[in-house]
Amino acid sequence: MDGLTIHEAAETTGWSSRMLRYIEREGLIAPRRSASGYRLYGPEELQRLRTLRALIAEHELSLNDVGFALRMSRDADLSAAVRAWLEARPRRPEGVPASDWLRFEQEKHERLLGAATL
Amino acid sequence: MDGLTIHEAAETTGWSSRMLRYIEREGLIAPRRSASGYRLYGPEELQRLRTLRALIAEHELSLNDVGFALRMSRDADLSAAVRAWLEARPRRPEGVPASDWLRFEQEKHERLLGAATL
DNA sequence: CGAACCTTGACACGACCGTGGTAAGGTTTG
DNA sequence: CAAACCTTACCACGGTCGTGTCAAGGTTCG
Repeated sequence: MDGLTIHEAAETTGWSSRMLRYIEREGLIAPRRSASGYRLYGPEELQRLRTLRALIAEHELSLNDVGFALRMSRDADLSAAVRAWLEARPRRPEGVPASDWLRFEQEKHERLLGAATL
Repeated sequence: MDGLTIHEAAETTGWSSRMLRYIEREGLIAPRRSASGYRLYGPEELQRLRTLRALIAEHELSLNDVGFALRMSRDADLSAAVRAWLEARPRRPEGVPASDWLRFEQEKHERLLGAATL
């Protein structure tokens, strides 16, 4: 049975075993299972757990934030919609009346919503 | 004094005035102020508030999620670090020993952390 | 076999999110 | 001037996040 058990993985990564289960439920890192259902952490998972820890600490993120980033990276629709909203900043080009520009922005938003290209 | 006051903006966007202040504190939409400090919502802000509402509803997001997306869009370091973590999936090429691949991945992670290009 | 693990599920708890309300005071307007 | 707004600053409350612990039962191993 190769791979570390959850408590061993917890020790070498700095997470608690409780948090390893939580991280798995959040969809971030899911180790394979032994025949009897034990979690088995391989080197990849261990490394990923350590870098996750560093990422969250260095940028003051929450697990939720990382979960959301993961969701965006896998859902092109979502990603495009968020990007569309962020890009519709209140910076309109010179010489364009506000009402025209607004309609343009709105149509852009809808175009981006329709086009599911990441 | 052109621009809608907070209650008028609330009525036409579907948010409550309470939430408009909250959204502003989250850094998402900050209307300009009158000389005496009243919030004045222009057409751009109103449109943005409506699309924000739609975005959150359609994709079941939280304001936090959108705030995080905004943060990523403005912090190239953060964005690169998150991307680096997401891309380090446990899919290593064939024929590469796990240890070598792990070191490679780790170095890639550090390279990406260093290069602050969105 | 028995100790020391593992599993899932539950209760708990502080902290923060989303949201409403209220209070004390300034501004706008009929 | 008085009504009806606006401001910030608090209190409150249910919900979720992050985390620990405990219970009941299965697995591994010396």
